[in-house]
Amino acid sequence: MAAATTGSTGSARTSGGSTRKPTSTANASGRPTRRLVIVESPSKAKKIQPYLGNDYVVESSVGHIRDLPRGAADVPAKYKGESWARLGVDVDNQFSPLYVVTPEKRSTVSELREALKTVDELLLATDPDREGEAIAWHLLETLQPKVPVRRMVFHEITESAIRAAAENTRELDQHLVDAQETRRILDRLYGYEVSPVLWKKVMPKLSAGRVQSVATRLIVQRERDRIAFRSAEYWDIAATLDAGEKATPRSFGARLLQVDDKRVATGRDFDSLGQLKKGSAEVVTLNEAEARRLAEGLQDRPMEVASVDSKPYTRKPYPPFMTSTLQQEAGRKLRFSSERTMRSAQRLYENGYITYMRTDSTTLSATAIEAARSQARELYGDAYVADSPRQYTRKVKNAQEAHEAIRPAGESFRTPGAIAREVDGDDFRLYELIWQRTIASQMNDARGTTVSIRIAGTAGTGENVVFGASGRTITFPGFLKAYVETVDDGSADQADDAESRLPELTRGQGLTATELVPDGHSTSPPSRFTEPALVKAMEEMGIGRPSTYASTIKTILDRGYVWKKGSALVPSWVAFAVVGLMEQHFGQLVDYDFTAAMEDDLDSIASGDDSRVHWLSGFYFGTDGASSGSEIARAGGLKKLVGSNLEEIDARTVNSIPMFADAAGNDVVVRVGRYGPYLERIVDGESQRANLPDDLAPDELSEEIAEKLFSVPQEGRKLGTDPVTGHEIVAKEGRFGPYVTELLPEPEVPEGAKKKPAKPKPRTGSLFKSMTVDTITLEDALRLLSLPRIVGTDPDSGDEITAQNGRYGPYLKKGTDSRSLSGEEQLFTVTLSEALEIYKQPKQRGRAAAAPPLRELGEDASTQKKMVIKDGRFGPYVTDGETNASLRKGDSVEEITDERASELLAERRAKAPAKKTTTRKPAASKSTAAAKKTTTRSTAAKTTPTKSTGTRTRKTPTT
DNA sequence: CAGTGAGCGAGCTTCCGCTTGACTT
Repeated sequence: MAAATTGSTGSARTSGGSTRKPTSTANASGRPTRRLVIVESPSKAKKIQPYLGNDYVVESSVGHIRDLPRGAADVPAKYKGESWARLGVDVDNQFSPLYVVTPEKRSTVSELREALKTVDELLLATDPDREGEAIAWHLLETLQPKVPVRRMVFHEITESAIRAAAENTRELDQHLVDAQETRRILDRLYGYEVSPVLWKKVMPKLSAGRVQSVATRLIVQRERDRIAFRSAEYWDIAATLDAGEKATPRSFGARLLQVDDKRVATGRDFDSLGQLKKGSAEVVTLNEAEARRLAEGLQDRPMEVASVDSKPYTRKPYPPFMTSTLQQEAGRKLRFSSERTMRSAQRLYENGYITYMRTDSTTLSATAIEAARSQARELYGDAYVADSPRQYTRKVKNAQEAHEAIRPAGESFRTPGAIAREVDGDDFRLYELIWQRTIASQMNDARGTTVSIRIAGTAGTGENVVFGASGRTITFPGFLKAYVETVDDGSADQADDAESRLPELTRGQGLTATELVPDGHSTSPPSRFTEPALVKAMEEMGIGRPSTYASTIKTILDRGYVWKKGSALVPSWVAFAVVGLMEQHFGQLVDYDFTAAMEDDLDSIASGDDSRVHWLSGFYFGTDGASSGSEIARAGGLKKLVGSNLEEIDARTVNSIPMFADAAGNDVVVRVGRYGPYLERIVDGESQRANLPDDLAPDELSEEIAEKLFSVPQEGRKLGTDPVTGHEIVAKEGRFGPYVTELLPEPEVPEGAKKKPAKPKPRTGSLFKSMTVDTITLEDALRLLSLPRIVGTDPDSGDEITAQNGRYGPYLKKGTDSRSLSGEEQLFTVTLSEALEIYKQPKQRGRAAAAPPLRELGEDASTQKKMVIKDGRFGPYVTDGETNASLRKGDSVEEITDERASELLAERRAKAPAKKTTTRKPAASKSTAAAKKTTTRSTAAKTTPTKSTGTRTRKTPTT
């Protein structure tokens, strides 16, 4: 049984299990039974309504209506204090999820509630898959219908299918709902527990997730392969052979295949690192000299046809589109990004041109098959149409198949020409692609012949050689007439409709080589992922869903894990750091088979063989004994990995990506710093650093480029030369913001000196707030470098007073006594007497206290203290003099009410660490703080049973 | 990645899947 919902008053679990069959009999009031049908998509609702007639009201949920809270702002006040509020899942209490109606769905929900009032029965007709079942359950929980409820399922949107579905309803499948909920909670735990690890160890705002982390890993791994790649050279010989004047074509090309019974290496004999594969002992690799010598030796030698092998060639049409193949082909043929493809497809769908665009099925309905066949017949003739209808059942990993393939809508298809007036641009081109592919899928195989010829000869130097040539002729193009798939590298001669013709030859026939050209090749690195290629890889691995391929790509782009160079996806250095961390410390979570294993486990939950709580317990808390559970469960569970194991993760190591050793043998390392990636190496115990340019792809970082970067002094804008010292002055961005500094000439090493003289430190100075690196003048820079300025001497103490710029802005310094200055210009203008005047004032105790409140409020509800709004370093906050609480998103200084202010203060008080209670072990290291916090919180939750139980009790049996 | 002296209010970031408008310039 699925989770009882937190946040809703315990619902009748049986409401979905009404066994009453819908009838068409009249109800008590004498009118016919009215039914509300809820589907997921508004356009689907519109389409179905006329099929069902006036006794039905068809509405849509517009996808999911509830979800776990995204963050603190979504958590209802009632649960705010709970230890698990951040996760939205009470892990200590049977993993009870807290569901909230998604803010933008509130109006949808109230509309559905209204509609429900007018009917006698509810039919939940969400998609027939795991997510659809869950949406149906959420609708049930949220709407709390008083009328009977049934689950309606259909796989095809035709009148007969819809009517049949309305007559043959079933109960909600709680096991399937459980499987979905398990998936949802797993993803939440993974994402919300692992991401904070990245914030602590790498950079804030990064993210990890079951899908995005594996996608990122794929891209990083490919780049690593490219970095490790060493191009290898191999040679062969390209021959042009003459078959005699009667032959057509008379001459043709052939390539050297064998030398003395050993196969000549081709590209396929090299691995992804560019080196000859192991086990290729039987292969001979020719170098240039050998190839030249052999070509010469073959000059004017007789050749003869050793074999002619002719085979029939047939090629079946490609299956109709599903989301992933549509994105791939639109990417290759139209150069659309995944997002662009989906945006266009959405428009076509909404306007009734195509069927649903988020699908993992290649199935066509019977009417669609008929439409495609009749249109193919019309356009190309009977011979081109397949003898019998073709159904494509190629199973995609983890496919849910809730929808049809993507095809032109309707019972007869409109040709691209027919819609050209209504649709243009991207939409037209995409429709054309879909239309062609659909038509082609019902056409006949392409047929032809492939011929493979071997030609033997002996070189003057004694080697026996074999040349090979192959040809393909297409005698009947079949479906190729309508649609040819584009190959990844864009080469036309690899395409399915490519032809190459050979003359008719017979065994033993003599040939002469008119040309023998030694031909050099070099292996090239595996190419980077493009968007379509990544989508294909994800689909093959079963990670991500049709509705998320495009958004996953967007996510990894947004996080800065990946950037686009043309159409190639290039990983950032941050991605290297994050993937490295994940592989090292969360290996099970980024395993390429993790999702596949999860899907199997979800299947056993869906079938009732496993339970949600049992599975999640293993995942989160680990399992004893190695006999059962997932990899992560055996490793002790996620909680341990993000908790006590955290201190094992060394941030410095994680953020260091070793590259290579330079000529002197020093290791060159890329470091991912707070302010971007930079190179570092240690030379003679001294650290050398260099910024990495943003547009340098990791695989382009060669030793040569590294040396160049090291040799360039830290870039910065050159402002000119200091007339006094002759030093060049530059402005650049630094750790503490923009600053100016001088470039000192290399100190001369005196003859015979044992040690290098100590490097003199260059002068530096932070820019004023009014200045920028791009606009600062040499004059300003020299003024900044002149700081600190000696203002004068305190006549009382004899101490020197200086004016300088610091971390908190401009200030005066006299020994250890300091005073802030009000403006940066004052650094140059303040006089000794003004300075002494300032020193007469007592030291300001905190700027916040000195600043007047932004607004005054009434008394706090609980403490009866006066509340005021103040502006602080972190923005406006409310204080009652004791407790301070920042205003949240949505609160404004002008509009906040006393009630809201009190609420914020109360929340803050509740969160404040208990001051007098425990005196725990001091000096908790930064990395263990999180783990500790969790412990404290869960204890608190247990000691206040009234809060953590109540409406949230669940009946799920524990396994 | 430059290096200089206070004391003070943090809160938020993040996942995967299902669906489309409603916003602003």
